[in-house]
Amino acid sequence: MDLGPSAFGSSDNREMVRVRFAPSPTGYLHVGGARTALFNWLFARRHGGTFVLRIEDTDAERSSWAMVAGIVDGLRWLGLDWDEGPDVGGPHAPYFQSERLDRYREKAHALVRKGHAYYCYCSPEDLQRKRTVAEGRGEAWTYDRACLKLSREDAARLDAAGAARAIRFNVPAGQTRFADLVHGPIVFDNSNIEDFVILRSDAQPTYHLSVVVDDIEMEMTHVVRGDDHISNTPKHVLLYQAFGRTPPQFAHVPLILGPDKKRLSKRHGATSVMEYHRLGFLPEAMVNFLALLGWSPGGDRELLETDELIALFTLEGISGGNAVFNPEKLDWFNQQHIARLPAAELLRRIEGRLRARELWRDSLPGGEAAWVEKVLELLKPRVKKLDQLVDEIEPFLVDLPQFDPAAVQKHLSDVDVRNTLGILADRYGPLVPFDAATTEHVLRGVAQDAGLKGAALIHATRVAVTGRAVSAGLFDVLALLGSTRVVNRLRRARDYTPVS
RNA sequence: GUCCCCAUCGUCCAGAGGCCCAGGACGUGGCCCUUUCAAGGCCAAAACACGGGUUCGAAUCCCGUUGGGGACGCCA
Repeated sequence: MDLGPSAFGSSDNREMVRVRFAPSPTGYLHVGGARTALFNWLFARRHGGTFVLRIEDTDAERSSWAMVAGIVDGLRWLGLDWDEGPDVGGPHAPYFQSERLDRYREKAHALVRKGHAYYCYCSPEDLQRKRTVAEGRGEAWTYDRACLKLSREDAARLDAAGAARAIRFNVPAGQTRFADLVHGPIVFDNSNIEDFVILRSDAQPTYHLSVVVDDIEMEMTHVVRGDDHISNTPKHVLLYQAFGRTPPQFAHVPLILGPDKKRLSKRHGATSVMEYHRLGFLPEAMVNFLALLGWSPGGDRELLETDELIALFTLEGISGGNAVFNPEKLDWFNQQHIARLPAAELLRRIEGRLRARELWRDSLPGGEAAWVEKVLELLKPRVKKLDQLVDEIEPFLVDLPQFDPAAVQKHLSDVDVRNTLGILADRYGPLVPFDAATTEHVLRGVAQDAGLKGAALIHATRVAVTGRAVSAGLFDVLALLGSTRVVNRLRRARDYTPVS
């Protein structure tokens, strides 16, 4: 593939790329997280780099193994494989923060020793009280540094009394700046950053400490994460500086919003990636859709396979504004990807659904899989979701399809029509070849002889043969069904007495 | 309230000073095809938030206003 000049552009340096997706397992993989993971993965793959999965489960209360499994399932379904992380391991194992606690404590104390952090004896209750008071005045509360001013003696006394102490980072005066790959340079005045806690009084690290320690140890070159972390980033940059390290490159990707422009949540419908699996979406459609939600290769191309996305991906192509999740467009991508999938592959994708509806036979009617594939070929441009494909294929896989009452009422209630179906069956019996053109020719002839409009007999035949008022082109359906089944079904319809 | 981010059709994007009285896609409307429903084809309506600059020239650069979003936890 010709990658064009961008393949040699600024972001294509020879230096190795290491990125990570670091979810906290407090919920399943939602579309926002999935897109963040996707951007990281695409970036790693584009540059032949390493994609790390790290589980940020320092909040034991809210984390669970079931959630880890859910996230892993979601990533696997999307095809986002990781080079280091749970299951696969790697040189920086373990990849669960709950198993790395000692490192964070050690680093926190090291910062205290170097004067970049200090012990804080303030109780959460006191702080909360002060915060509430400030809020009552409509002011923002930032930590008043009470414990920074503590005398050595007072601190010793508190320690002797066994007072609980947290560790706070000592934010220096000045400004903190970083270059964001999607937003450009961002500057924060340090006066707006409070002395944040890095190690809780129960010796648990906070997010700020653990991400930075891990990103350093795991040698991350780029941190691609949600926009909501922009305001945390100066704290992280300060920590890198305190640790004497150069921060990685940051890229903050905009959020995904619901139709009401609020951050996407359960209120807006399905947000779990696996829910989309259940609903009949193809992972490649989901990937295509998510990739283009807030990112563009620049130009008019939209329908892209995953390998094309990899070839085209750049962090600079991510747009700065939030994006509204558009379910109709997801449907369209899915329909397009379904239509492009080879029938044999499509059959594999719906096997589970067919089994669930007891439509799967190891020996399929008509003999072999090749026949089912022909049916799928006919049906696939008609559906948006895999479930619909299963619906459409049902009449082909059962002995006799069930009649849809409304369809019968509409097209089979006339006794003359039903009798004509019998005549048609007689004509179809010995018909050779039984293909679309000849079946159509015969049917129109029979309709004319019976004084019926072609359409009327076509509709009746459709209901007789599929049980429904809607299907793919009737004569294609007839040809695929074959004369034996068609004749049987026509005769059943001829003899059918509608309940009135 | 403070800080930060963002601002092109209803939605997602293209556009990196003249190629733009703004292009593509989804959705919407119409037409064609047609045995139904889709798919497909063609056509249409639909946007540079506002105000100031800078410039020969601004959707593109700067400032402000307004609007939207995010963050202000011993959550992540």
